[in-house]
Amino acid sequence: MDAHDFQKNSKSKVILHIDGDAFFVGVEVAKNPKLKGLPVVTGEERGIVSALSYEAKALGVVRGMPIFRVKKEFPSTIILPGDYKSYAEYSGKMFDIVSRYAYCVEEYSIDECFADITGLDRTLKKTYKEIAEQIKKEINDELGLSVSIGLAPTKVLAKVASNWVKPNGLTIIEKETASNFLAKVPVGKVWGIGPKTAEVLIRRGVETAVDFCEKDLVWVKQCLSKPYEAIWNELNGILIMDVDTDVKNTYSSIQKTRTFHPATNDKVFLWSQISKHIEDACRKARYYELVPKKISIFLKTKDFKIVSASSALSLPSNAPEVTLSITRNLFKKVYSKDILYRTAGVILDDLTADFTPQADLFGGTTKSDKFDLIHKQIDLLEYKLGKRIVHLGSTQKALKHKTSGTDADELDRDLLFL
DNA sequence: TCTGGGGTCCTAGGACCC
DNA sequence: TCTGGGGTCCTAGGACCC
Repeated sequence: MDAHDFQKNSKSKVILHIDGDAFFVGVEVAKNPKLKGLPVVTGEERGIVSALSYEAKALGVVRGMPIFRVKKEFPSTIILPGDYKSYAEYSGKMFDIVSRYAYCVEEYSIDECFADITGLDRTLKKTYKEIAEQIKKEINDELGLSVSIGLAPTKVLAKVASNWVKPNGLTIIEKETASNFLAKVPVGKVWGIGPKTAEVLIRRGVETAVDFCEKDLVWVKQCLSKPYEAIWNELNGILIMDVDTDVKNTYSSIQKTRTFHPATNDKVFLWSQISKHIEDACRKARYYELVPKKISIFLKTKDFKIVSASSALSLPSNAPEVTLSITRNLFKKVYSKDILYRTAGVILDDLTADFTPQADLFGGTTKSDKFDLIHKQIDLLEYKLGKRIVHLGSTQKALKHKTSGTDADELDRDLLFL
């Protein structure tokens, strides 16, 4: 690398990170301003708190708290069901506002985005801080949403920055002054460093983000796995993680999971759960026109141990009938009658585009082709009449209500014997 | 407070092949 | 016949994120 390259590469970028403050609740308040200033939570339909207003937090409500406890212990709290359509709508509008300024925006999650705004100061003849303030103001004025913004030379530092002051914060971290901030950040609070790794680091005397920065790269490589090298670099102001503007419109895996209480070793019940999950996951895969090359199932024991088994599919398919015998074998591998389980789940993995031919119903040559085509018909039927008009016999036990109507019963029987 | 559901990426070890 | 080393695929599990 010559001097010119070095100069080019060492030129600092400016990364902006925007984080919605209590986003779901923020949207609820925007929709209904009467809620402003009140303790509000969402997640009623799930039975646990998914988002909470700062007023609810001040009362003592926490994320993940069961709704019945909120009702009992904090009766003044307003409890709302999630309205994901609105959240997605507001999310889109928020990203649109950011895109007025930055052409390089990464929609990281429903309430967060990164943007590379390097050079925008010259183009707009404003400081980066003024640009961030303006974005914040527009999101505030136009959507009624409060956000916290971080500005820094890397994504990891921008995350630290947006977290620094919340809600409604705007924090700038420059390479030269980063250590002032990082000295006050516990290492486990850094984006990408979770409780397990934090424990390892603390045991080795690394307690803050700045302690971590001060270790050399050789040490990091020796003690930790690959992703942590990137985090180390980013904390030191060296940009490794690019702002990724690709819009996500597909999946590499689809999973369906359900926890039940009490934990159980009821084989028939557990298998019916798996069977239902396979059907639901396959339905979603068909919706996105994907087929899995691999199927995994897992059970979580009463004490949170996960046992799993997986199998590569010689013939990828998103028809549950085709994969059910493989799934049954996986279940037999994983299940033990002496253990109580609290969760059952299914993962369709290594998803690729579905190239099932659009032949007529009886044109297919292989058995799986026929199932694929039958499912196209069933999906259409279910779209018209509602979900799970037709399902596998093994799923029956997992459903609370029996399907009704003679037509549906007819199909049900047919499928049972296929 | 005993902890939901849906994702992504990484690694270690064994099997198998050349 | 015995031996070594490397590449690649598969499976199980771990860790992290929102």
